[in-house]
Amino acid sequence: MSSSLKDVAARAGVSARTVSNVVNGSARVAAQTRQRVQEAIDELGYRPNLAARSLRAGRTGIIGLAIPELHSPYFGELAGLLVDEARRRSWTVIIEQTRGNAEFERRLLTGDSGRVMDGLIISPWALSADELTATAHTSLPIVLLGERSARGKADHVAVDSVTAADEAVSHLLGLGRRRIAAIGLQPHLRNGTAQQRAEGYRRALRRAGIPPRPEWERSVTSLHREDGARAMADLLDGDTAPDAVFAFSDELALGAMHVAHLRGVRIPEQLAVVGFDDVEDGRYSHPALTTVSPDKQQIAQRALQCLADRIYSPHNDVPAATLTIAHRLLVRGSTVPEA
Amino acid sequence: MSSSLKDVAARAGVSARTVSNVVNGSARVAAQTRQRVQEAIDELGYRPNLAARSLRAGRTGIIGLAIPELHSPYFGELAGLLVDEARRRSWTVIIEQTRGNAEFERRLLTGDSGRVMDGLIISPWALSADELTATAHTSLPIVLLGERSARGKADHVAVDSVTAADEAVSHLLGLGRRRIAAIGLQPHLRNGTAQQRAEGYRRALRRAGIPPRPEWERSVTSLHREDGARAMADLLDGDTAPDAVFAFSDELALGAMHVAHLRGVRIPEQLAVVGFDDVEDGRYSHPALTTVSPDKQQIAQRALQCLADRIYSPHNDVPAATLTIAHRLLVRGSTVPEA
DNA sequence: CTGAAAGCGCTAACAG
DNA sequence: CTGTTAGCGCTTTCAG
Repeated sequence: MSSSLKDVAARAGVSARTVSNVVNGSARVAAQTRQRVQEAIDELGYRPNLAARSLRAGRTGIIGLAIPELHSPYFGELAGLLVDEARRRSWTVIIEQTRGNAEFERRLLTGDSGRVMDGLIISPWALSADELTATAHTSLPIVLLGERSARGKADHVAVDSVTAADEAVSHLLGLGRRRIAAIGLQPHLRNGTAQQRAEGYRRALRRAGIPPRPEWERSVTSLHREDGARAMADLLDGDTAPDAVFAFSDELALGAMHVAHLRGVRIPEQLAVVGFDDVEDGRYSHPALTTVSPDKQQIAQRALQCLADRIYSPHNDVPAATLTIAHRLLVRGSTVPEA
Repeated sequence: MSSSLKDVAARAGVSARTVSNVVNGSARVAAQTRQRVQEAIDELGYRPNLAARSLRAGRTGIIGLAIPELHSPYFGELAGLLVDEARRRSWTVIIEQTRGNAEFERRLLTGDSGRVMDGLIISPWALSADELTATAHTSLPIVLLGERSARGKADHVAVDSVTAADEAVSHLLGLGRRRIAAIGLQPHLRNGTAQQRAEGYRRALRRAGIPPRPEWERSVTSLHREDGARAMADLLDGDTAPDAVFAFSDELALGAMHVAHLRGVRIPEQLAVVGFDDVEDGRYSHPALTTVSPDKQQIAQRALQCLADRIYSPHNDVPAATLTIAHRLLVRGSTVPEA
């Protein structure tokens, strides 16, 4: 068995209170006493028991991070930044992979996990923000990622996907492309992201006097390369081949480029490709991928700031905030030939 | 405030004991009582407090997963599988990103984190397995990933990197390549992985009667695409250009291919490339990457099995095991032209 | 089958 | 500056 605070107290010949003070540096302790206690701690290899501390304090120092999958480059990068940022604030992070399971997402919010988490950062997939917050365990501070919703008790941190998509498509239009396809619609999901990007896509087309065509809007079941590849193959098999593609994620775009390569379609000459997310793969693909780059560092910082505000507010009475994260279009070889 | 077991007991008109029994299904409870208690639970929205439970049980149901970075495709995929597998065993996972920091790695092992974790799965980076286990807090069950060491109190789960590297290089030799470079040595680290792959590389060369040449062994500081790109550029600037490259990770290989493309080097005709890890990017790169594929699913399952054995063994007296994970060479377009 | 009560390790209010 | 002690919410031994 490992030693407890009491053991240390006994060994140092002081009371538990004093040991606690030394450990937490909470009150002034006589230098001599402090040293004696410290020695006892070292000799016994004493480590405070977090469960006991949490039980008293009502806080665990642990926050949850729920994302669809760790695997994907976008969520991987984001999770990495969030964990670093959490560490900076002395929080430990529990990872929950929802795998796009609606029931699981819902259960996380209702606090079935046994109040281990002081707060939760969740990137919804199957459910809409409203559905999520409706079932939310009221006392659990929540921050929603990549989702925008009007009302709600939770904070929202996201880029303006409509505007960003519009910019991406406008870039293609500016290059003289007219037959612009979209890959990545997800009509079966309610998380809103795909809808918003589709909306921005159509808005840009309409502004240029081009009516959106349903056969150029391709749905996918997930956002992996495989899905992008399949959609691209379908498009190339169609009556009129597109001269540009706007993919709702870099992974989809990379899958699409893969198929284009295999079919001998030259990028960007015959087909210009734009992605979304700015993951590392896109910087090293061939050609490098033009993409919408959300400020991921900012997402991580803001999300944790929101959570901190909520956790440390006495009665969880902080009004719900909606933070829009900066983004910019990075033009690379997949739309404009490299020098 | 949220309700406690006591509140439920009061409301249902029974004792705390009975409520506890209902919640855990531990003892037989009269159907009628059970129902009354269940109603009280639902009405109050009662959730057991994990901190209190842990304090009693001495277990938290949380395990730690420490990896250098979440960001990278290999560790991202592995982490995803490990989290899924942990969930299957009703464990929650805390993620620690060591970022290759030796001090941090050491601190994790000494249990400074406050005994939140019932066990730890760690993929060492800066430290060797022996250094790690030497400082280990004896009572914390530990499983080491991607590392092999003779002695030690912890379990090891890893592929046989020497053999795998040998096979990869032998594949290149079989294709008639003779000027085979290696990218990915890490003389400043002690985690052993790079050394083993270098050893396998040299062994294969020697067997073919080719003396290893130091100028064809390239060191890197990290395993990212950027490092692979830099090393490849250096190699191409050298006196004799290699006709093949064995990279110690897929990321390094992808970075190397990127540079080769930019310089107009044709793959695989002029330069054959083999990676290690079998990450998804390599399946969609252009050309697709030949690579050593470790059975990641197996790594995840075995690692958690080991941890479970150790955690549930009464006195942590399970002898340290070394499990070798299956791997196979996947031949793709980066070494053999696609049909 | 259920109640009463001790105690896990720690913090903090109260006393000295 | 330090000791004593109640109690966080739960499980579990001992009675009944």
